[in-house]
Amino acid sequence: MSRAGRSAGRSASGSGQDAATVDLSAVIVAASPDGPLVLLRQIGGDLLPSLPSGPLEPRHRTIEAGLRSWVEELTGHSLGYVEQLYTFGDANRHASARGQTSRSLSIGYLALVRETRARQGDDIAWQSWYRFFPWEDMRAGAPQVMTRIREGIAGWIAEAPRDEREDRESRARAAFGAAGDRWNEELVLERYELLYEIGLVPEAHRDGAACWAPREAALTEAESLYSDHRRILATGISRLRGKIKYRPVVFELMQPRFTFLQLQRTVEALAGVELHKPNFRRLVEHQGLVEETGAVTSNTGGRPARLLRFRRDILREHPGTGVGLPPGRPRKT
Amino acid sequence: MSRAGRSAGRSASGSGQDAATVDLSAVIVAASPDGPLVLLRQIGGDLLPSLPSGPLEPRHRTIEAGLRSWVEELTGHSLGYVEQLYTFGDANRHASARGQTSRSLSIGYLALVRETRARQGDDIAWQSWYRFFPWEDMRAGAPQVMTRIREGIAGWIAEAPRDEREDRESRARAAFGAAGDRWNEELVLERYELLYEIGLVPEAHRDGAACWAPREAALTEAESLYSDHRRILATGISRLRGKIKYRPVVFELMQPRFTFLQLQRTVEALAGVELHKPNFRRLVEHQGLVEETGAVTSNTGGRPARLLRFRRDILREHPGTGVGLPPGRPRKT
DNA sequence: TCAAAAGTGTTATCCTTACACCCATGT
DNA sequence: ACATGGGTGTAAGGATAACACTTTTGA
Repeated sequence: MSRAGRSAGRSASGSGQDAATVDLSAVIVAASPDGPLVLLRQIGGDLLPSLPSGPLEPRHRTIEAGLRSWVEELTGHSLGYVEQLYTFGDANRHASARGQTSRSLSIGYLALVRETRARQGDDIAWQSWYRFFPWEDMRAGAPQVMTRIREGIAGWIAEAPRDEREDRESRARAAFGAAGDRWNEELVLERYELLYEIGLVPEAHRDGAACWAPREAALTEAESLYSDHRRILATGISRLRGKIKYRPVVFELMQPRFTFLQLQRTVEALAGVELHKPNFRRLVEHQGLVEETGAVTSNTGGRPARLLRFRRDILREHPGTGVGLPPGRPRKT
Repeated sequence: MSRAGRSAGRSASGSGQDAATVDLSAVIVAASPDGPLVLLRQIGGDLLPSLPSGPLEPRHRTIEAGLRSWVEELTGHSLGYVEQLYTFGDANRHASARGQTSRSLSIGYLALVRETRARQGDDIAWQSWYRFFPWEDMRAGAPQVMTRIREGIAGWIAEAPRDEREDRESRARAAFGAAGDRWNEELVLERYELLYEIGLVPEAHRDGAACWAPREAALTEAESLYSDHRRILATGISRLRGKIKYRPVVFELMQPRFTFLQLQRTVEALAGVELHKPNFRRLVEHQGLVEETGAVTSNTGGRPARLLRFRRDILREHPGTGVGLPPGRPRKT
């Protein structure tokens, strides 16, 4: 093989590229006193709720610009932080898509917004994401649904063929944690995929996947979403939960001025775990992420609290400690 | 707006979805004693080297399966670890794509392989990735090219309009580090994008971007790649450098048995920094990632070393410490 | 014998996690 | 007065990052 097949493009087989249908899906997140919110369309009615989706129009210079454009039109206010999540394109994304020659792709984005007021109604509303992932909210300890999940998992392990048993055990332990383990709030996608595989989630049956649990065993405590949107949402939550640990993205969800406890409650809502107040305070102080405004607020229910603001000038770096690489070799100069 | 415009799809504007040309691009990485390698096509000749790209065929159930299929056909051996990187689709991806109605997208993947022998020739070869990013190799201290880069950056800052000056300064400091700062090896993409924006990289001029430096000022010490492939490669390197810190992916590049120093050299090659031997050793030991095989090797140039193997059973979790969230509130039971 | 790499010991420092405790306000 | 949240002190244990040093081979 010489240079043939290169001129037309960069395709390995020389067979050219395929046309595909592409849209954008957005996990748009806001924080409220009550919990983490995500924007969904078509609440109520006989169809399942779906993430806002829009077309990928060639007139925008970047994909992200296209996303911002239609989301801002849809919600009526501008997006803050935006990041690409993942491109979803399994052939069974859409039950109806099988047999098509052209694949249907969806580029998922995560967006954080401060406002939650605009454009309610219009077929669109904010929902707590824990409606769709009740097992991800461990703030008040393990929720009800967890016992049903653990039962399901136990059955799936018990009825495993001999040689798959250990594998299933360790996968379950990795995702949901064993007795003494600390809950790892980042593994949202892993947990969802395990439940999907076991068949505890209705999408698995909808997609016609072969799974252990019968359709009736699917968890009723959790609501489903259109197509693979629950998977996309899980990806978004995972990414956000990971990111708040090493980048100051929470502040994209906060009002301009806030108290330590408000900040803590927001982080807790996103992470789905409760935190230790004094240590949270010191961690944030220590990182130099906030500064005092001088003002205080008495809407606290207790002693008045100082109002803080995010130090925007910190965005320069904050490398995030990133475990794993030991110190560099000291270089004699 | 009621439920209209929903039946046909999930498009916000109801205008339907756009067809786009989609292909897959792969950053295929291997490690050698000499450094980190990436697989490139069309070395030599008058065209720039490019990452292997292939079509997205509808017959594969997942995008990843499609990728594996053509890469394995191309290289003649199977891929180990594979992960999706990013979907690239700026309108100026392809200089020739402007004015088209259909956008050209590329879904970038990172793949790690152990073998480097198969299918050399055939228009395809392994290259050290530092040919394209010489400034990313800090193993022997700051390389030559760094002084040219710092000069360029200094000029760009000096000639900034009053109100942009501080911004430019802090962006440069974030990407390349100030005097006393530790080099942050993860910021490969940020550094590339800064160089692109300044115009120190020929792609910027090829794409017709408006930038500070003239075309002749572009760095000659670094080689360019076809289209936006240097950006895709930068994304891959960034991702890999981040990942080795909290997931045991290095072992996907190692032979089945290896010594501590071989492992260290591989990590160093990827991260582009030198590490402190005794501490690296203890870190790896401490994490329980490896076990002794009992064998030793004398191909060391010094005292024989014990041969290790990766403990595959560790893949269960290793949460990765993830800095940032203080401990959970102790829950009284 | 010496260079080169393998390996061990030890220490100061910082960060993490947990405990206990006091302060200021509204009802 | 007491509940609620705001805010401080401190100490044990572990991880990090640096230092110095011994051991075992081949040339």
